[in-house]
Parts: sequence; structure tokens; C-alpha cells
Amino acid sequence: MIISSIEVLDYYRAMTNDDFDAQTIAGLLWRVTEQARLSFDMVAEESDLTPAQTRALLSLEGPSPMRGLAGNLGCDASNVTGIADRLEARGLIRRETGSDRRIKLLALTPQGRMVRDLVRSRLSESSPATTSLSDDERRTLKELLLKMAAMTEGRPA
Amino acid sequence: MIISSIEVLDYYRAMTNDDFDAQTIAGLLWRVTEQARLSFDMVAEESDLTPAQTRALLSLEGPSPMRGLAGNLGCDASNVTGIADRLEARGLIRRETGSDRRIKLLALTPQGRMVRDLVRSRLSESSPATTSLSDDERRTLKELLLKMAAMTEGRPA
DNA sequence: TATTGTTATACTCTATAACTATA
DNA sequence: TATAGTTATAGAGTATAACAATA
Repeated sequence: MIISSIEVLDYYRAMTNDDFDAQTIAGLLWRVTEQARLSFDMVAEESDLTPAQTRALLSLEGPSPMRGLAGNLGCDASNVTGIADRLEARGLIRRETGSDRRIKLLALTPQGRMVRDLVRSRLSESSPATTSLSDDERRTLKELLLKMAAMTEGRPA
Repeated sequence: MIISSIEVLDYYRAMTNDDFDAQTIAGLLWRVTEQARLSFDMVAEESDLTPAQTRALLSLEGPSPMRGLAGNLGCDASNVTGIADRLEARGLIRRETGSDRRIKLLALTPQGRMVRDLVRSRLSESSPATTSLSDDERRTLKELLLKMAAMTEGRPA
């Protein structure tokens, strides 16, 4: 017998307002992030990108050393070679060289910027924050997210 | 030049309270979910599990057909064979048979339940909702998450 | 015929370790 | 010596297609 999404959701709904313990909220947050993961993978696929390639594209705000990207992706530096190879082969990024000739800077090409913006806007459209919350609720959520995101300082993201 | 986490965060902090448009909130939510992903991967590794194996373990509330698990994981059914093989080899799950002999039900073993509970509690401890928010803030967050999670009805999770 | 799980195949992501070019 | 990127290797996740057993 399968425990369906709806049954699990009913379980959360049945909680009284006093149920705000860490495990409960963490479980709910996990459900939302799981939904976000599935949505993210679909958006990535629409642009013919793997999840890792998409995360890389979204991380490249400015030209960044490959090692820095590895930190953002949370993977070993050796992996970035292959990911960058594939993005470069598709013309979405470029390898640039600066004064320190050991370092290769990854930079978005104009086409890469276009794809990134498209992905970003599709992610925004499918975000549960967009589809399920009012303006007021989003304002409240933003404050809470800011506090939660503050913990990421000094950590990759 | 690298755009560090802190710089990006300052950018979000500089927004006025009127900045609650979908793209902004979606971006913030993405940052929090990215942090959650990295934290999830670390917790999984502490128990010698891959991310996919961990998601499978967390999804198995009750005995579930392999195809159902594939739906929860958001992957093709053929992948579940290998994932289940590895979890079974470690004694964390069991393949059971019901009346329909085509269907194999995956069920947690007692040891699997222990590992799942350990993972769940470590995830809860490291959740930004736990580490960054007060009781009141968690109460508010819970309401917002319930609305966002409601969109997952009828969808895998 | 349709469905469940499995197998075969190919590609990507992942970590580890050894290598090169540069500092 | 130390650091940035690459390569080689092995294991795991992923999709597609073909297959056996069961319904």
C-alpha cells in the first residue's frame, strides 16, 4: 500500500497550531524543496540541460575560476572540467585567461546569458512562492528566507 | 573575479520592502533550497548513502511498489532496480510480494527504519528553519509552507 | 494486450589520485 | 612547494529500448 502525497499532506494539516517543532517544520520544508527539485529538473530538461549544468549556469554571475564554481556546486574541482566542456561545446560559456595563467575564468556568452535568463524566468514561474502565495504572503516569506539565507554566508551557494 | 555569497546576499538585503516580486522571492527560495541540497548531501554521506538512496529511504513510509518509488523520486522505473539492489544489499530494505505477483513491494527493515530516523533527525538539526528562526517565525513559516506544499497534491513528492 | 520489474546500453555526475603548468 | 586545471579510473544515477513474468 502506498502512502500518497495527499495522505501525508492531510497528516500535516491535522496538526494543531502548536505543532511548530523543528522536526515538523523541517519535514514540511523538505517537501517543498523536493517539489522544487522535481520542478528544477523539468525546467532544466526543457532547455536540454542536466541539473548540474543548469546549476553551473545559474551560478555564473560574473567570470569565475573553475575552482570557485566547484565550491558553488558543492563538488570536486575535477568535475568542473567536464561540465564546462559540455557548456562550452554548446556555446553557452567561454574559458578566459587573466593575469594568473593557472586560472581559467568561466564566463557566460551572450547566448549563455539568454539561456540562463530563460531558465531563471521559468523557475520563477513554476516556483510555489509564485503560484501559491499572495503579495502579502510573499513579503512575509521574503523576511523569513532572508534570515534563513543569512546562514549561508561564507558557505557556497 | 568571483561574486561571493556575501555580495549576493548584500544585494538581496539592499532591496526595499516593496521588492516582493516573483523573480526576487523565487531567487531567494532557490538560494535556501541550494543550501538545503548541500546540507542534504552531507547528511547522506555521513550515513554512507548517496542522495538518491537517501531520498528513497525517506520516501518509504509504508511498503511501496517499485514503480511508485520511481514516481516519488522523479526518475524512470528502470533506475529503481539498482537503487533497491544497493539498499537491500545493505539490509536497509526488503523486497516483498503481495497478491499481484508482478508487483514487488519495497519495505524498510528495522535497521532501515533506524537509519531513516537518524537521517531525518540530522536533516532537522541542520535545517535553516531550525537554526535561524524563532518559535514564532517557525509558526509563520509553517503556514506559508502548508500553502506551498498544497500545490504538490496529485504530484509525486 | 497491458503492466511490473529487469536487463543492456550509453551518457552524465561524482570522488580519488596522479599529472601539467604556473606561481 | 603550493595552487589551478586536467586526465584516468571507478561507481552511481539517469533515460531509452527490449525482454520475461504476470494480469
